[in-house]
Amino acid sequence: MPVEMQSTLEPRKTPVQARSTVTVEAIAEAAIQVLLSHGVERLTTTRVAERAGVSVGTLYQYYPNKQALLFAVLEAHLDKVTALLSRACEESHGLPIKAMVKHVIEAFVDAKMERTDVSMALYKIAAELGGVKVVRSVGERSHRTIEQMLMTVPGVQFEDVKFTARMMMATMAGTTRNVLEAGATPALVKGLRKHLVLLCQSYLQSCNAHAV
Amino acid sequence: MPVEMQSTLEPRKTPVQARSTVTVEAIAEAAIQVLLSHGVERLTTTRVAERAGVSVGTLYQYYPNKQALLFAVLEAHLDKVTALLSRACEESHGLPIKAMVKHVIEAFVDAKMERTDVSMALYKIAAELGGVKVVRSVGERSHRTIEQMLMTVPGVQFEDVKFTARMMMATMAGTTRNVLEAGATPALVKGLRKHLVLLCQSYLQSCNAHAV
DNA sequence: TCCAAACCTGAAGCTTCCTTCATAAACCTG
DNA sequence: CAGGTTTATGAAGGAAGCTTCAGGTTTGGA
Repeated sequence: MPVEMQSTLEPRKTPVQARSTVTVEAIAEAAIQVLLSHGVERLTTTRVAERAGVSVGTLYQYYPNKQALLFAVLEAHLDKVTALLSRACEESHGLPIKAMVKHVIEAFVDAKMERTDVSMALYKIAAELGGVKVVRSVGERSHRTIEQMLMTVPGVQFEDVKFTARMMMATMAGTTRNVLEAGATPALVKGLRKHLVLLCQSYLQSCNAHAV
Repeated sequence: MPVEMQSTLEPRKTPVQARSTVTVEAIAEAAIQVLLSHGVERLTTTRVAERAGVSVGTLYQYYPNKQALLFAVLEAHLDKVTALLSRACEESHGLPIKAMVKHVIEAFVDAKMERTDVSMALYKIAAELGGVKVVRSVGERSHRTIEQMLMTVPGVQFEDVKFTARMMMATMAGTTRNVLEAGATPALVKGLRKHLVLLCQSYLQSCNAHAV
């Protein structure tokens, strides 16, 4: 039987004054830093608060519990990446397939690489209790977006758009993750940007039911 | 500063009699079950022992600490998958590229899907303290294996074998993971098997420096 | 200036968990 | 079956973490 979620994940109180807004952001940022320097297992609310320069009590004023804090951080990042991906999809509506793929892939890689530290830290949260659920729900939105985009390609008819979109997403996410976990050196990132485009272009080409 | 490993991860005692061999295996299996039903965060040594039908003390007789237990389980699985992958690579030495890819990919997918529960449970461990390290070191072995295999393809010359091998591996791992986390239904697995082959075939083809 | 609301503090309660060890049972060999 | 070895037990020590709350400080408007 899967574990049940914490009862409340909603923020306990929303910032009103400017200082508390700063505090809330500092806490979220601190969570990422602690995640990176100590690992999930040793991420404690006290340590996060300390790193953020506030007391534990303050943390609990805005996040009902530890899990809610982690989820909030995860969700913020996923939302951001998803938004950038969606925008790239819209922008490439009607483009020929090769250009479309290039545009979307590069947008994705850039979004993920903008803050490599955050991306890496979040893989750890995602593996936690229920984290998979969050990832999956955001993933589904992106999935639909890509699927729709693929359907607008002029002169191309895919055999199974749904699955093709899934493979493309999984490939993007998987290879990017691999590079991130290998250290995300500039050389690697550059290689990823180029090869991932090539990879998806050739895949989509060969999935096209219409002749070559 | 990254977290340091536990001092000892080596087994404290190796089974001599038959009953203890059974016990050790039961404990490892129980760890997987608990991981799946309760999540990493709620995996406790007591719970694992209970599930295995032994007392905590027994667990500590063979595993020096909790982390060692988790690592042992992770490593066993990775070794198994790696071995199967290597074998597939050797078997396809000299084959034309399309056949080679098909053989290797299918071996990998089958290895991962043989026990979907284990594969899924281990993603959680891998995210833990140092787990990334274990995965990376095993991954490097596979990387070299695949790289060498790619170099034996008759009539094909890759521009950057090293990176190409990396992309291929990351894609295999990434898409397989995606399907696993989506529930690994027979339909999905079937689709993965087919599309992943197609994906890698077309990618490798387009990486080939020798014309089409 | 004054006050209510917003914000912050951090010691302490409570729970959970890891790990040990003294003791007991099971096994095996001669 | 006797003695030594291997294996199993589980209560309890001790450490660590999550969360609360009673009381203090700061802010911003009237």
